[in-house]
Amino acid sequence: MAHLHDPANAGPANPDPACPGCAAPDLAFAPHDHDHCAADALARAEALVAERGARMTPVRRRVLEILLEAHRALGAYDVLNRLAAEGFGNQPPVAYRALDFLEEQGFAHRIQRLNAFTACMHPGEAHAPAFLICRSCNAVAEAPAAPVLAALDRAATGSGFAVERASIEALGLCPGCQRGGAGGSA
Amino acid sequence: MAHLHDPANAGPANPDPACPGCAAPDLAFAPHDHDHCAADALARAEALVAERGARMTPVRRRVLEILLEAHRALGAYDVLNRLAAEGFGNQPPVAYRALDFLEEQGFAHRIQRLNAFTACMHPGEAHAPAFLICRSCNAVAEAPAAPVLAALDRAATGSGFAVERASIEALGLCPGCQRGGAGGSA
DNA sequence: GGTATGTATGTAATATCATAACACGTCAAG
DNA sequence: CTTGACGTGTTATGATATTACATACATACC
Repeated sequence: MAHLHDPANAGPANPDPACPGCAAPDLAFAPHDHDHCAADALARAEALVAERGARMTPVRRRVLEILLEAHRALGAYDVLNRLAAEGFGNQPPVAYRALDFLEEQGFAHRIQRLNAFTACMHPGEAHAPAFLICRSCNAVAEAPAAPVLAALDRAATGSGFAVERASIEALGLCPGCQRGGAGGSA
Repeated sequence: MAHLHDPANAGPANPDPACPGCAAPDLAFAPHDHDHCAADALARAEALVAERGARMTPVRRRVLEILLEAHRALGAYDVLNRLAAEGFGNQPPVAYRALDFLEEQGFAHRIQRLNAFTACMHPGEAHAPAFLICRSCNAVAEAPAAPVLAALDRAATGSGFAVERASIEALGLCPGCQRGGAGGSA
């Protein structure tokens, strides 16, 4: 099954083997074949976990797959329901623990604004994501945040504040929703 | 009563009538007399509300005062408990409605990361706050975010994404906690 | 193999945060 | 003095998240 970034699944898949859509910011919202973005992210996660001496257990792997397949932000209970339907535990900690693990390892991110989680499209790389959240279709994209963080760090340093982690989340309209049901009707 | 920005109330009040501490980023975490920052913010809020044809009712005013006095982020239920203790309603909507109103008017901000609310120190001015949240003492300061937002907007525009609102929240250590119980013990 | 240890998972119970829906009160316009 | 808009009070419920404890599984060591 070819998942598309486009939330309405409108538009043909783009089976480009390099799949720039998943990583390149200017394509993050464009429809494209997403399967191997997911496969690739999963493979990299497996490798990193091994390298770090951590363990990619069935629940954790499955949660990561769920996030990767969804290709949008999922609530912990959404994840939990899918796990439960597949025979894993059906109590909140099962989902939260796996999600926490994935976040610690940098394989998933929490979107504060949505109380939701999303798979990281480039695990292992320097991690400083900014999220672009479409208020119309709820799609979420990662944008390069290095310059944003640099600016934030300058502002913070002015107060003597030492930034350790930052959440940068923008709410607005993705390209598709600007053209289509831009008013928020979609 | 002289509230200090310093969470431990350690250090003498600074009754400077201009109270730079409440607005100047390099003083946001410094101990200083906060009373008239609050009074000033409240007065400006009252003026703005009148100007806009909205109504600053007793509950709303009291909630704003509570936030201003606390000078830190308060959960909706913290606010609610105080309201209830003073004879206002004691059900969540009472607090949430007032908080929503204050946020719409730009008199308060929601800190996503903490599920909490904080009074705005400069209502009416251009609104693009970045928040610096101390993970040790939970103090929250607003930092100038214009450059940060500019950087974010550039990143977003690269994806064709139209930013409408942004939450920028940094977690780290405030100056006091870097010196003192910096490890997170405080 | 057997056992100890650390780590992961399963489960119950509960805490915390937030909203929907409806009733009542107040105030100003007509 | 009715009407309509708005704000508040209240009930009930929904959504999100954590604590605490029991069990299972994996690895290292003997």
